[in-house]
Amino acid sequence: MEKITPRLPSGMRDFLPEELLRRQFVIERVARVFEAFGYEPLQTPVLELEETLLGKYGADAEKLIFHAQHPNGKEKLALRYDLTVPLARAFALHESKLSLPFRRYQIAPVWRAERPQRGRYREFYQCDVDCIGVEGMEADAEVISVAVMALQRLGFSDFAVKLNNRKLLTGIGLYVGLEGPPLADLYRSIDKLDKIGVDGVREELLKSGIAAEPVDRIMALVGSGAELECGYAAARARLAHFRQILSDVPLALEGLAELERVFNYLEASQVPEAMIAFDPSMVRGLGYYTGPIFEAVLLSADPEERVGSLAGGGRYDDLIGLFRKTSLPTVGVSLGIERLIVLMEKRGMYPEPLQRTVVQVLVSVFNEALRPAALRLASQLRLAGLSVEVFAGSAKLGKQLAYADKRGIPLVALLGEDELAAGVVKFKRLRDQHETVCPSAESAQQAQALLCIPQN
RNA sequence: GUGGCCGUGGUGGAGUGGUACCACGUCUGGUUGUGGCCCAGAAGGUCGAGGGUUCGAAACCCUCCGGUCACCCCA
Repeated sequence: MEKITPRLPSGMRDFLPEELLRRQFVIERVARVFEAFGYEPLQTPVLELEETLLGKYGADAEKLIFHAQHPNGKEKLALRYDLTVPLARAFALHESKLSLPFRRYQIAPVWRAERPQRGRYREFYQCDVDCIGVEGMEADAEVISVAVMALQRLGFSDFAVKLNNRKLLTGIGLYVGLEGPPLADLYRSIDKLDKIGVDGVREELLKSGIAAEPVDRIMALVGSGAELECGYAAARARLAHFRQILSDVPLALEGLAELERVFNYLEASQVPEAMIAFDPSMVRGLGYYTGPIFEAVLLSADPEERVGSLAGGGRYDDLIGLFRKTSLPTVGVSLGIERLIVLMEKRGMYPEPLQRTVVQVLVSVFNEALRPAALRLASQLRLAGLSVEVFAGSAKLGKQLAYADKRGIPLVALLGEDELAAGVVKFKRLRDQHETVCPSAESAQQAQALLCIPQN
């Protein structure tokens, strides 16, 4: 048979053990934070019925959905595009078995047929935390707190969460006499503020057909502080300023009041004020947001670290209504887990004890006659909870040590004729060449001590 | 979807018209039960694919494929 050159589908990746161990470390750590706030794990199939996904993301996005058809399949299937629509579907389907508020997290791959780019893949992990069924702003503040703590637990401290409200943005549109479709252009242009600057946004708005006078009024509001000002006092002062200017626009006032409440809850939840800011120019792409929106950005001067937002989310009170007679208030946040991993990689943020392999002990085999003794030792160590590899094949001891070193296995058990005769095991810790001999009955304890694993 | 750049042994690179080189990695050895260093040696390449120009192409031209970056969009 002809050999096929091994290739990956475009935009997809293999994760080799060493990298996967680091990814799993990140995923497990954030999952623990989610659970600390009472969020439950949820898993849904990677395939959904087409009808579940179609019509939910807009025409442009819909073209990026992967379709997955079985040759004789009767069902039309597609790979999930995100975790939010499947959540809505799953919740509506299993409502009777769930209670409100329903808090869940899901860390799983999604698929998009986009052109791959740096840090952007066709198969990538999303990490979503959502709370269904709470109308009040305590839910918004809660998911923001979750995101902040997750980022902190991973070791990030130089970031800030920017908050805004879709109602406020729409209100600003009303304030200048815009409504309906032109609002989308307005959002898109404002969103580019930090990228193209005040003048750039002004230019785009004028180009999109908005008259000069309204554009000036928009810029006076949104462009007033292109600099990010963190802290609760600054946020409240700015909210008050907006309240004054937009006093005739009820929708804007509603949005401002919501934000005020979110800030109050965040402060009470001890979210550090250096990590919080009101940013009226922050938009977020997705159309389905209906209330507060938020985005965590890295405060780094390093252009190499400009990877977009670390996390983002908002309230989307209409989404569940897609699968249900009446909708339910819902708010969620998504950690940009792929970006976080890239950053942690770049910054070397993984804790030192994080190993390159799951193997903790390599049991060397001096010769075939001694293999049974090696196997016995290995099973004894495994019963104590250790991950143990017995050297396969035959090689000189030097080779076996070199192998352990290359693999990153921290400890080697040496069990030769002398040790066997004396009823002992010798351990060698590669990191510092430290060698100890102990009675074979105590070998598991000894290994754990050498690996610095606390006893029970 | 549009445009720029790139594609050389497992990996990263040098080589701009005369038939391929470096580093790392891999393997073997430096004899008896101890790795990371050092030394000696070895294996490994249809120079992304196909076509064209030329006496001769990894190099020049065309097409395709793949990668990458920017735009669009987005995590």
